[in-house]
Amino acid sequence: MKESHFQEQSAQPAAVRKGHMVTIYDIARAAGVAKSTVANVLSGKGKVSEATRQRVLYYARELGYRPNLLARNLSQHRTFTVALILPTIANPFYPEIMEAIESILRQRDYQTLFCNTHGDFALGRQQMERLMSRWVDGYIIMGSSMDIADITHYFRQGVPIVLCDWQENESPVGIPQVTVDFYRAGQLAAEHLLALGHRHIAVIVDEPQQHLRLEGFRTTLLQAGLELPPARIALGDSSLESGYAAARQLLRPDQGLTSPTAIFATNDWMALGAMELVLDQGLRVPGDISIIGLDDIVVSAHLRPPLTTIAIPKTRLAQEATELLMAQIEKKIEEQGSVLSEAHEGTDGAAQHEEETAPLRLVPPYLVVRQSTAAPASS
Amino acid sequence: MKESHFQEQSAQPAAVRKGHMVTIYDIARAAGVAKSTVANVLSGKGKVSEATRQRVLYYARELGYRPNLLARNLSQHRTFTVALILPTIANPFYPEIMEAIESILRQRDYQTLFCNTHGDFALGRQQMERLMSRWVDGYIIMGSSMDIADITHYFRQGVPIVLCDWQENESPVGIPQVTVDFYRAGQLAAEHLLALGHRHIAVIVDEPQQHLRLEGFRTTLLQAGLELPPARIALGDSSLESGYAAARQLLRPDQGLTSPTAIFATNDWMALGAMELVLDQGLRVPGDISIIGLDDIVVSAHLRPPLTTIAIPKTRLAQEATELLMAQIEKKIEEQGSVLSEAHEGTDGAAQHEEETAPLRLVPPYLVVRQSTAAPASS
DNA sequence: TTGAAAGCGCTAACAG
DNA sequence: CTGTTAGCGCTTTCAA
Repeated sequence: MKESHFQEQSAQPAAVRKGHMVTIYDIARAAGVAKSTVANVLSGKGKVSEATRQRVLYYARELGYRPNLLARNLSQHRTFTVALILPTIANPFYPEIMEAIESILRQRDYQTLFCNTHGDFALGRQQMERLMSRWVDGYIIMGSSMDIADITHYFRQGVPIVLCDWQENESPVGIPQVTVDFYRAGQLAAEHLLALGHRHIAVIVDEPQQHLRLEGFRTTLLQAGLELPPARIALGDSSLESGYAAARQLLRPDQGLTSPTAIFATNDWMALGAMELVLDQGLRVPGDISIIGLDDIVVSAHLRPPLTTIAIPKTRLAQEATELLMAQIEKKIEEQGSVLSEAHEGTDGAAQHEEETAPLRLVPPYLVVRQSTAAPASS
Repeated sequence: MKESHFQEQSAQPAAVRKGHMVTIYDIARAAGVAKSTVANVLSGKGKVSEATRQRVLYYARELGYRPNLLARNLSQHRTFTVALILPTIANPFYPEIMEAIESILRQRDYQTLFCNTHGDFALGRQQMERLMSRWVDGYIIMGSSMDIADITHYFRQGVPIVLCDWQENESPVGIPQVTVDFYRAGQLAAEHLLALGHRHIAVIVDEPQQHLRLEGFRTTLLQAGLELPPARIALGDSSLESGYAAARQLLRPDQGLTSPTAIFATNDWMALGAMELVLDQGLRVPGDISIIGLDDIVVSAHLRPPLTTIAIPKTRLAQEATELLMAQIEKKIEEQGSVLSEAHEGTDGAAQHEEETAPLRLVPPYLVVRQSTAAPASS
């Protein structure tokens, strides 16, 4: 009896309420069925007769129904959202990786929420807290955007987290991670310069974050019988400006060292800065000084001269990171299911994770030779 | 009586449930008060005695309470999230503006949700649909990331939207907008080149999106008695690569025109491409050809030669856009309040907006002279 | 196959 | 000042 009543009214109220949200309840009323039936139709879950199914679908379209994700997420404890936390966006490397991760995530029907911590740990924690409150399903944390202590804290609580392109000095305890074989990257850079015949080599590095790159580089030089004296190491903070400043320092004829004939900057952004300084000094690249970077950001290929660099396969990085994260999210969802029935207490659900050795995927870097490196001028 | 009962238990259950979410109800139980009292304390709204206040706060901290924004948002119809929709992230201009907008929004306690449509209108609509599902309070839509028809559709429904740096050809109907005075930008570029003495000028433009820039440029040349023949206009799609290709086309000695001595690219990214081509051809910048861009992206200043360009005040753009959006959001919130009591039907709540002339903020561009432009070689 | 009802966690009147 | 009572819109048993 009620059905007919509502049926009659259906067309009217719909039009009137236009502009405000249409809920499944509205559809239910219009179609003369129960809320849950509508839900079933919409989710394709429970069994519904084709007739009512069509009717519900009809009214849904008719009324301009749009599901309310907040409500859905609230009741499902799941948001299909992943946060990507990065230290900065000023270094083009990050936008590039953002793009890669975002599109992969989108294919999996996940929203990506970008967070820029500006390298500020306090801000990072603050943002993280906020995200936690929003029930983001998982986190991909990059570079040195957050304090590893904070990250570990969250991970211990069972929050799905993947470290991506993590800086090599801090050893994350049991947190899944995908990163580049930075030691190898350092080796590649050194090998390239050595092969060209360079003997006076300097490096610009963001210590201690990029220690491995430096070590790979230094070790390779050593094996070739070359020391890397402190005066040949300049510190940067990964920014272009710092690369510029560091290069100036390297070229200042201090402590009687001959000027270097080649510079390895541990990221392209600093390499650009270094190159700028060298050119500003009236020197030529690679004529007087060779420069090699690391990252292979897009602009590097379009500079004058185009930058030789150790490339990081960004898409690969993005894929692996997503995979690792998805695995954790799925696992957590499952566990939640069982927690409802069995009442495990004492051990946090996450504790078991920690025991297992966390997956670590190492992506191999590779050399891209362009025109910023060449054999040193015969002195 | 109940109070004491719960008080006793409080410590235990808290510990046991650790790892799972703590709700205000848990706090209420622990502190022996009602849910709403806890809510009052936490929100600082209603009056609560200092004693209970402290007690509640104590247990909140003790239990590791973290508010559930999903729940809060659901009941408040508000997410404190703004979506920033942009066409691409490959052109560094966008990351730069992202950064600006994100930090302004953060100061206002809003989260920014970035959406990259990759210049694909279908994808744009799809993403928008998803966001509309009650994710965000408002939208800042950039460049030509979406179909203006779609945008208008949403705006008519009362969705707070601001167009930012909108491409000048399409005239948005009554949608608040903040953009750059692109016509003026074109003028500035032309004036600069004319002042340097150039007479053979070409332009690379992303038509029809950047028509105003072209018009400002063309008009100024005309006033100086210079035509801009079709052969001197090359089309690009705003990408660096297209700038490269367009420049090649301009330099090809077609239809008997002398080679241009200056090129205006309507954005820096294309200008970089153009510069690359020119250099690749063995020509010199600005020796043989001057190049001027538009945007003033960060890298432009670090190129060889550094790029002369018409700068867009990005922070200003970001501020104005945010302001305009906030105004709409606030207004909408108010309206929602009143809609509850008075039952306006017939007119959509948004209809009234449309009648008013939509605010339009025009930000002035300015010339930044660097080394990619100079007087033409005397021929 | 369909419907009723109980949440999800928080907010917001409105009573005591 | 504090507690009760309804929601927000959707999901999910569990009956009918």
